[in-house]
Amino acid sequence: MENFSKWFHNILKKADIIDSRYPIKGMAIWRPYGFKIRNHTLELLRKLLNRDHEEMLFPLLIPQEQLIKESIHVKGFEDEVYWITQGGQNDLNEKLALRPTSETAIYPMYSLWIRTHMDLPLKYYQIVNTFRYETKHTRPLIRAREITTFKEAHTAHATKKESDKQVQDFIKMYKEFFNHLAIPFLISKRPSWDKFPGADYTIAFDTIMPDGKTLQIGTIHNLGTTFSKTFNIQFEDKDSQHKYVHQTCAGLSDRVIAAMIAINGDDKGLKLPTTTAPYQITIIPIIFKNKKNDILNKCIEIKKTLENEGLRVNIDDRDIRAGKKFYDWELKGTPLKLELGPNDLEKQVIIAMRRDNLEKIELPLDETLTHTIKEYIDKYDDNIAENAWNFLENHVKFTANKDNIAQLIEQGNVVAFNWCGDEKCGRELEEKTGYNILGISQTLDSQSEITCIKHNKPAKYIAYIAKTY
RNA sequence: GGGGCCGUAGGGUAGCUUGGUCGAUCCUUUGGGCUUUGGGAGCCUGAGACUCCGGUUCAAAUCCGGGCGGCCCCA
Repeated sequence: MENFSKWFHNILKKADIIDSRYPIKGMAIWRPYGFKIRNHTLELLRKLLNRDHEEMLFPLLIPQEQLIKESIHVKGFEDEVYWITQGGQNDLNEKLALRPTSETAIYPMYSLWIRTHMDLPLKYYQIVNTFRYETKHTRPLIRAREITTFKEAHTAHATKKESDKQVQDFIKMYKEFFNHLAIPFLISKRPSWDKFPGADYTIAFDTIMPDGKTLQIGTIHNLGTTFSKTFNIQFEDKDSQHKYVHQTCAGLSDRVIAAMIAINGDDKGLKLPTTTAPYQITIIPIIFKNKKNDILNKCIEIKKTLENEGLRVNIDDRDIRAGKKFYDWELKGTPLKLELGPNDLEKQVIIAMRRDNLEKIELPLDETLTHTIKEYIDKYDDNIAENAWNFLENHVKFTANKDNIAQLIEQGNVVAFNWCGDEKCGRELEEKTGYNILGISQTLDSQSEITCIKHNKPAKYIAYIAKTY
């Protein structure tokens, strides 16, 4: 993967995931194969969220007055908002925004829905598209003007303590989610100047892309009472006092899929985890004229057996040479290929090949097959996840010397360093180096005598700095 | 915000400097046919492009101006 940017653009197209030739900048099409990957990803996400959240759906449009009500928040988005100003030939009385995110759409309704402490905690989410007029270089899935897949959860709680707990719960859930997708991650608390506009604090998940740049793949915000005060979301507590709710929100986007594809890809194409692969197993019949029906029938029989065990299986019976099919499914990232030809049928075996190691292995065609195959794809999942984590861990380098930062980052690493946590210090560090502080990963022992990388003040944290997307 | 580069079939390209040989090259893609099928087969026969508008000229893919679109670098 010499040039990641090129590779990524290419794979999206060649594997039939995204077609970015739609004639509006920053807006692209999910093709059926990609759409299946997306659906499986969402299926998993919904499964995890539905444990203690409920799904809902808000309108796409937000009235101007409502959008600009929370001033800190709107400042973060005002340059990126698409506006609808006309209906047919008529100018609208009030401009309508295409949601860049939905806090200002949702919270006025929360203020109607939440009356008493009995209504809390309230945990809803939606999965929608959002629009941001990006002025930087757009890239499919990574920086788009239409984010087609935006999961936003919005919770409300009686106390700060509960909202902090909710943030921790989201962290746990995200970890589980990313583990299922074979995406390794770094968790950090964003610096004060880079938190979500209007939030008390932001916890972010970043991953390291093959080119060494980090990609933010998930965020969790504790909103405190900023929005509840702006939108007047109050509840009557047990003591009959009216109090503002403490809120959190948490977002995931198309970038999750970008990361899954990029991190688990290689020069041959995709290596999808079995959680999201449209087909977990692809059967390739080796068809000779005289044996055609025997072979196809056996393939169909195997497919049915495996499907009964809940596996997603397809047969590639196109009338082309087998070699072409192997390349195609390696490109598209099917975890396990099964190959069945006349010789195998005679020997009562089938040839299996994992996408990660590309070794061909003969498996007996008997009642043990399903079990063996399940073991195989479990090993495959473990292996791609392990490789992904190794890559990430090998690309986080600690340094105590600020002069090393640039070199380490240019070599494709994220740099961990001791930091005092001071905003002025952090911003100077960013300006001087040209890189971004992702955030704080760890708090140091207050007794320690470690000093900040930049000056002699005591260090309070270990933080990350990196080149970011 | 500042600077640079580039627009030729679905994708990647040659041609542009020095206008005519372009009825536009090659690879890939793709329809039909034969033959094949255990790692991208072969043969036959089709399909498919000069970003748009204007100018210069006997003649423009090629030169000039503008629009639109894309890419890269820096802030």
